[in-house]
Amino acid sequence: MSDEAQDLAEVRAEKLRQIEALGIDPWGHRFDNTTPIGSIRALPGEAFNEARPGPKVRVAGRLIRYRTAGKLLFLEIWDQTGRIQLMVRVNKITPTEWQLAQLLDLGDLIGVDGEFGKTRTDELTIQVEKLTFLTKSLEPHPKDVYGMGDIEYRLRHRYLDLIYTPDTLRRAHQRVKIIRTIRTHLDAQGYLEVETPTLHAIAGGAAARPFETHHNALDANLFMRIALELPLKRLLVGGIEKVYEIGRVFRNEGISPRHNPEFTMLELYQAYGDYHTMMDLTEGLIVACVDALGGDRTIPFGEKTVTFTPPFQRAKYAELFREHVGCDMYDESAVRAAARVEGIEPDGKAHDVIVQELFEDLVEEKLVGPVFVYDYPASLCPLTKRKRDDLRTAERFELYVHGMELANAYTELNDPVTQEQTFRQQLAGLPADESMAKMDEDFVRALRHGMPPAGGLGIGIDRLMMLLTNTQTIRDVILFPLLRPEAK
RNA sequence: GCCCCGUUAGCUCAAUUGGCAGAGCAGCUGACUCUUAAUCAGCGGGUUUUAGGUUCGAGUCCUAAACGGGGCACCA
Repeated sequence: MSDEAQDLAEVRAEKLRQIEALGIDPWGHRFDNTTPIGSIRALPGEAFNEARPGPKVRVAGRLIRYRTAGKLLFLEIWDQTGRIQLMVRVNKITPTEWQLAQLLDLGDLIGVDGEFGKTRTDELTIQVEKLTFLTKSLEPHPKDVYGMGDIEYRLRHRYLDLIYTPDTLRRAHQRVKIIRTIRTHLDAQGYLEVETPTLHAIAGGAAARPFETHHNALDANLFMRIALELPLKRLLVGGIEKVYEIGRVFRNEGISPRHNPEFTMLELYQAYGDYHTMMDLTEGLIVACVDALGGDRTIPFGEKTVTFTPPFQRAKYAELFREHVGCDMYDESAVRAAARVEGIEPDGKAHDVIVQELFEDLVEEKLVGPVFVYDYPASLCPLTKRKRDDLRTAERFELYVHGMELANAYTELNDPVTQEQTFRQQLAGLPADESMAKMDEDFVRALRHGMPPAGGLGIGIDRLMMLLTNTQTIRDVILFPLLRPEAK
């Protein structure tokens, strides 16, 4: 902290001592029966009139503006439902309260009782009859609602960002709304919500580097989970036929506007379904979320718009590949040639890996969507059932919107012999820790006891949030995104 | 991990070609009983992120570090 900040803080500390000297506790106490500011503003406000007093109200909030006019003070306080002006007149309160009012700083929390009405200039106002001090703010707040320009400052002081940047609070509410909608939607269809461990002995279910940790008493190395998949599928074996979890997963990877090391996933599994079941479910789920936000089904995203009108477009991976890459994805020599044209070195890579790299480079960005891309190269999908008439192809789809993967789903592989083989199979060109094929003996054993044929779906909640709330960075849909620890 | 950009008062930002570090808001003192991004008079406030270097002279140029942003890589 600089000397200057200490000066401003010192002024506040001195005021705190003066408040104490008035016999007032600067840290406040229980203050019951307040009305949210938003509700007060909804009352009919009449001009102040001694003969016909307005309703008595009680509010608590944070002081965000302070204007003096001699023996008259105008304050504004804020709570999460809005802001309102207070008028403090010297002859309406006690001398001690008046002295207290002189000692207020922006950022302090106060409570008031008073009469609700309108000033001569038609501003909804509470004329203060009793002023209660609730909490001192010892640090200066940003100058006011027009500040908060520095991203790092906002992220490291999210509590201030919530107060002074309306969008931050709005997104927090929208996030809850979306997650609640998902729960309501799934619960209504008979899905059981469960919680599975975040500490795993084997970090499986996705291709990602895990965070490592250690349990002292067991002297065991453990991993933070990178996916929810494998525990949930064990529950399918256990007879929970419709199951889901909304939970945090952790991936030890780079940070970007679309990646935070911990993020929230929805995964769900339905016994006796398949990936087409999941497509219909995904559509309903996403439209329900769009509708829950209360707007139109055509929503803005940056410079673009997205229209979530079912049914969403459905396109085969192989056909999109042919259209945008210009060759048959099963034609090995043509694919290798196309790769070289794109600057992708095909040597030493498995055919399906090259195909996928071409798809990512040439096709994804063209997918405005929402579009279900389905039937993926099988070797990229070690947990997915192959098509019964085409073993090169896996019954999997991803939902794309503006090049972003919003959902990933497949018909679950329930054949333990094939599962064990794909776990053992090392995809050429991929180092071991980048493969999603991590041998999990216990999971194979579970499958050996019989997992029903099933469809499964995963949705990254944060990216869904970004898209539905027109937010360009994942940092602003997560209240506390990971930052490097502050330098001393 | 690599490349590019940024960091100046509590907050938001200026500072010409390398030539006295500034403004608004916030703060302090005072005036004002209907203000509202109040107004008026006055006053303080800086290790220009950090450490070196070049120079008569560095906010400005060079090197390195810290933190942040964007991109790449990683991430099906």
